[in-house]
Amino acid sequence: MGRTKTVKLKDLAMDLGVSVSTVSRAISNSGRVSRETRERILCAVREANYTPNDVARSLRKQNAMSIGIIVTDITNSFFASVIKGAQSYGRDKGYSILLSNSDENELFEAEAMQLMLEKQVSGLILASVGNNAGKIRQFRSVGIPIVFIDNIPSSQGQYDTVTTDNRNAARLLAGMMIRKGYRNIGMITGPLNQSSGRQRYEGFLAAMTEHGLPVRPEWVREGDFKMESGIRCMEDILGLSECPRAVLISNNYMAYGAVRAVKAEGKTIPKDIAVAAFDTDDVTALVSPAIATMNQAAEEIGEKAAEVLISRMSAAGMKPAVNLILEPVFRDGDSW
Amino acid sequence: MGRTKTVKLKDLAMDLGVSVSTVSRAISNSGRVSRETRERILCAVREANYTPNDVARSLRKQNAMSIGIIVTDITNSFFASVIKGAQSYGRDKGYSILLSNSDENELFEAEAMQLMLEKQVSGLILASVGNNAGKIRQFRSVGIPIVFIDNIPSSQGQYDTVTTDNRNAARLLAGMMIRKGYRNIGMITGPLNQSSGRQRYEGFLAAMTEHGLPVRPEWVREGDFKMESGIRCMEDILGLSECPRAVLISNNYMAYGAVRAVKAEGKTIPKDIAVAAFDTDDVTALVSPAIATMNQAAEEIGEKAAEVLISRMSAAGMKPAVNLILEPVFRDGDSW
DNA sequence: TTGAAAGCGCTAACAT
DNA sequence: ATGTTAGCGCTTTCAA
Repeated sequence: MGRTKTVKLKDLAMDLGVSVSTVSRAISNSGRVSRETRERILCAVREANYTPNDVARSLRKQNAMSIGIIVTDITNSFFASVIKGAQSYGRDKGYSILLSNSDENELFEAEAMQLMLEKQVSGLILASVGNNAGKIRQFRSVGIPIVFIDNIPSSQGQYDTVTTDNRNAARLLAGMMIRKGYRNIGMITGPLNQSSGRQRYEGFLAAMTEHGLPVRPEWVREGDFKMESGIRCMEDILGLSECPRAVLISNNYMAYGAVRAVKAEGKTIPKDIAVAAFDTDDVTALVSPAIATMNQAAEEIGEKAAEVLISRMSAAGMKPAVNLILEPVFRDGDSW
Repeated sequence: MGRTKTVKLKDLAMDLGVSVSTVSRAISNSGRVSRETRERILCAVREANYTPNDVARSLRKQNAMSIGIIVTDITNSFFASVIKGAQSYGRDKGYSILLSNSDENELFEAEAMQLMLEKQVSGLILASVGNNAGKIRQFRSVGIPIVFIDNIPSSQGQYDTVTTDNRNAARLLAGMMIRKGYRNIGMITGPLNQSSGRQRYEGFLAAMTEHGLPVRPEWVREGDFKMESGIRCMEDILGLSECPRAVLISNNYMAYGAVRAVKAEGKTIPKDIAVAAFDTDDVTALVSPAIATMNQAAEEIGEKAAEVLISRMSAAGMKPAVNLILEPVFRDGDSW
């Protein structure tokens, strides 16, 4: 299947007996072209099924009009929704989406960033697994803006970010748990070197402190946001001689794992142990027990990230970093 | 944040006192370059943090090394997995992914295809909502291959496809239902003008016929693959004076809706009515009841689609169309 | 209002 | 083994 010859500006120009630049102007609707010739040109364009070569245009204009998105796992419904939001906003503004999955792998992430650089993306939306300061600097040095989501770099205020107020979300959720009467509360945290993991842990601590409740170290386990670690952490907790009555769980996958571990022990939620979690958004509405959850506004995060990115790209001077913080959406359940 | 000057081939060449072509050859490791100068060049490349401009390269080589993917809804875990598979295979082969969401909208799909054309993608993986024969022809005429997944065009054998054997999957699933003792069986089908919807319906018919069971038209409802239609169809069925004892449901969202409708009526699955479905793959393992399901091998479909695409792109002559058919994966449940 | 021509950054003949 | 040069298809000064 050899590439057939495609019609280009030059062909149209020759056919019509005008110059390429005139055809170009007519098509892009810029510069002055007489009504008459414009119509003649546009007609020929349609007739010939002319398709502009956007890579040539990108090269010439030094702008590929594309947004790179790197997430750790597109299969995670949170990220899928983020992408959906970004794609939808970007499309309206004429941007296309270059997608990469890092598989939670720092090397893959660095490679993906390199790819984005080479493809000359106009901007990048990055859910980083961390430790790519070098590549991040490289983006800055060539002037390609990055908007961070989910896990954000530690040097706050330096970067554009669109996130949930994780600390407060956790504080609220733990507060609700306490107000329900639970006193002996544990937590399965995410990695404490990732912002979302750490902030949710801090929110939990804040709520406990505010209510004068002690935090028992053996009731706090650090997971890695994956299902397996949720299972393991919950098993550890259930194996203690003295168990917490309720556990806060830092993300969806760990929550599923933890709930399964509880069931596997023959215990019941919330009778034996109560749980609440983050992002256990349930499209099926059939997960049982329905897990009380603070859901991030995923699609909105995607939209806003694209919006911040695009406005950053068209920003003339040095604007201060934008740190957008979206409200989580609480959804009650019968898991507590 | 103005674009800073980036270093290009010419800069490197001047710094090193060699020609651009030599630098190019050294970098792409093609053509002869003396060991010595190559090392000097590669060293300078590293030092200067040189990043090749891939859009220039794409223009020159007339190949963007990118795969377009258009799906109807990236938020559907089936498509998310397809994308993951395609991305992962493509990355290994040096291809990047240009993603578009059509939102099950024919117009958006056509626009996305136009975008892919303009971006000069090397090939396209398409989960079509249908009726874009014109655009499909346009791809063919410029020689950009398409691999169809999920919903495939009616003119069989004409196109490369990677699909599940939907007809047989449905036949098997219905057969299992029958063997469990159910006789009065209904179905909530997908759109019958989409291949996956139609084929699953045909498989159901085949199984019923093979076992000498009648198909009662009022027990068969055509949905649109969305949750709402699952609810509505199941409500209709439950409202009949005589209900089926079991219902086959053509996809995941409709199944969730249908199960919710059953519950809303105060009825129990499978005691009052049994169900089995497609693609109700459950990462949480907490959906209750666990729905017996034929899951498509989504990630593999993505990988294979990318593989077929890439081999098609490098195929010299006219190879016959590839129609890859993958086996579904049955997962039992307690919904029947 | 239109055309001629330069050039975006790179690769690949072709020449040396 | 290296350099020269001609484009890839487009946009955009600049001139007419």
